[in-house]
Amino acid sequence: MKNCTEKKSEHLNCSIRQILDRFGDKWSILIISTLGHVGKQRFNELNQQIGDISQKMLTVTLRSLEADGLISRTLYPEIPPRVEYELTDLGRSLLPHIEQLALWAEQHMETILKNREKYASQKVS
Amino acid sequence: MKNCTEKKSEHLNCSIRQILDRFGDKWSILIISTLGHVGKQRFNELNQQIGDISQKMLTVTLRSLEADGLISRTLYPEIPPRVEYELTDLGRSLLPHIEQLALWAEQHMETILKNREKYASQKVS
DNA sequence: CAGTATCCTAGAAGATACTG
DNA sequence: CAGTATCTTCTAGGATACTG
Repeated sequence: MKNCTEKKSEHLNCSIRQILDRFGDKWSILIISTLGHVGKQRFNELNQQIGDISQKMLTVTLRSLEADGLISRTLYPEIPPRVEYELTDLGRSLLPHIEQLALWAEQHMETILKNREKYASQKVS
Repeated sequence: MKNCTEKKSEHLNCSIRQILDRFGDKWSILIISTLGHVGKQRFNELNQQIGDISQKMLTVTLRSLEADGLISRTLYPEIPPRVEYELTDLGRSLLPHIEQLALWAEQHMETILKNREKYASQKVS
């Protein structure tokens, strides 16, 4: 890993590396975005909402998001137990940027896929 | 993978999955951002600029970005050969959003790291 | 219900050597 | 210089079974 203090000019690169480190995994962004739309939600509700996440990864990702203060976890000590997850203010502050990226995807992903096909077919010839 | 056409309400989730699929790897975003700042750049220059990327991953990532039309590759058939990489308009259109995320990281990453420490120390007790 | 605890695997990424 | 071509490693993530 590059030493991020070496040059002023690398501050941006360094921030990007931090973003990738934190949110470059498979589920963090998706969970934040989901909680952003539906608001408060229980473990199994999230599980179903996302659909193709394993129980393990849901647990692991929720824990790490909680550890970083991006979501809050509230346990209601009933039987059976109820646990509700919710974005914190910090987590919510990330939402607009995620939505910007999603919007960019909506606008450009079709072009990208077409480019990709064209490139692949050129490779053949 | 979820079927992204099943519900209107899942369009956003779906776009986010596309973003993660395309840019969730280790180097794409970093290369785009680097080319965004320095402009046109040669293979070995990029290699040095980034510092800790392997030759293989630089090649692989540049190829996939080129295939998707996010960067352009210009070969000058000299000896020794010279190759220059540059963002396309499509690639450049992504820059502001990357910078927004980087800015968010600059503003909040310290808090996140502190939260993480606090959480870890609570775990011990 | 909301998780742990294990085991296991695919594939992303790295190291190294070679080349037009 | 700007790459291939192999081989290897590593770990994120998944599958499954169990539990307070």
